[in-house]
Amino acid sequence: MPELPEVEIIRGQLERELLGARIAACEVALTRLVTHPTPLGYRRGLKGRAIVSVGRRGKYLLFALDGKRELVVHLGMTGSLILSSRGGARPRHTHIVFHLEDGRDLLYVDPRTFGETALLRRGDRRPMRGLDRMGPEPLEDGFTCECLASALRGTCRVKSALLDQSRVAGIGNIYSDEALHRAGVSPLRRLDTLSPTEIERIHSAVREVLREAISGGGSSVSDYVNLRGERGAFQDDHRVYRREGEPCPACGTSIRREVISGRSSYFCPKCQK
DNA sequence: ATAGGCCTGACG
DNA sequence: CGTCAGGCCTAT
Repeated sequence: MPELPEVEIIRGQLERELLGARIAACEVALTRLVTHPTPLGYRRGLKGRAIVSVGRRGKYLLFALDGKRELVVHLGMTGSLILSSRGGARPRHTHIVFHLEDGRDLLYVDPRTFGETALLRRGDRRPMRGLDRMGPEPLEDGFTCECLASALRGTCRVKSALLDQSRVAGIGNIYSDEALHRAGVSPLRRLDTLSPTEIERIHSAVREVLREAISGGGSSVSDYVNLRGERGAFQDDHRVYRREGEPCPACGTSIRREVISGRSSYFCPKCQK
């Protein structure tokens, strides 16, 4: 569900609300979602730990805890984190509850249960392979055009490459389509046919659309809500995503849908070559 | 590179 | 009923 912008919004809210808070206890109703260590070790390891910082890597949330531990949360397709007061309503599909010492609860809610959470020793991310192999952060200052060019080596379709978290972190199905439309590049293009100019355009487009999405509160296509349970507004600014048959906002041509790497892809056949 | 699987829910 | 869904892993 959430891609980089949505996770970044939640991260900022978590940081503002939870810095210094201490976890009193943790309830795990669906143990499948805890992938490291064992669910028991997870609960025991979290008990009494204070939150020192809240970070993000790609689509992963990273809570640095005292005692040299790191709590990692990936929201999968439909996961959300909701902050509620003690005894507040438990939404349907609440699978994990982090009870804080100040009486608030942090709820992990996830209907499709594609998410994952783990408790790691700080500095050792090997138990989470996706996190361990994460590509560069596209919004960092160091993410230059040359960085993107080297991430886009090979021969696969550019859309598949942008979805590959080991090439670039945090981009999913929505923002890959939106970025490629802004860049005027077809999602079907092979990497080895992209000119330096096109790579520059993709570079700017990716950073631009991710920043705008964060400002717009993220995309709530179906499930996404922030820490306070509020929906985003950026779905209204999508130019192609899930707009098959609608006119391209740039040229009026009908938006086309095609399946690439098993994912629906939306693009303008005229603007995107 | 592609299909299938993991799950539940919304919609036609 | 079938189709589709913001992610990611595995097996072919």
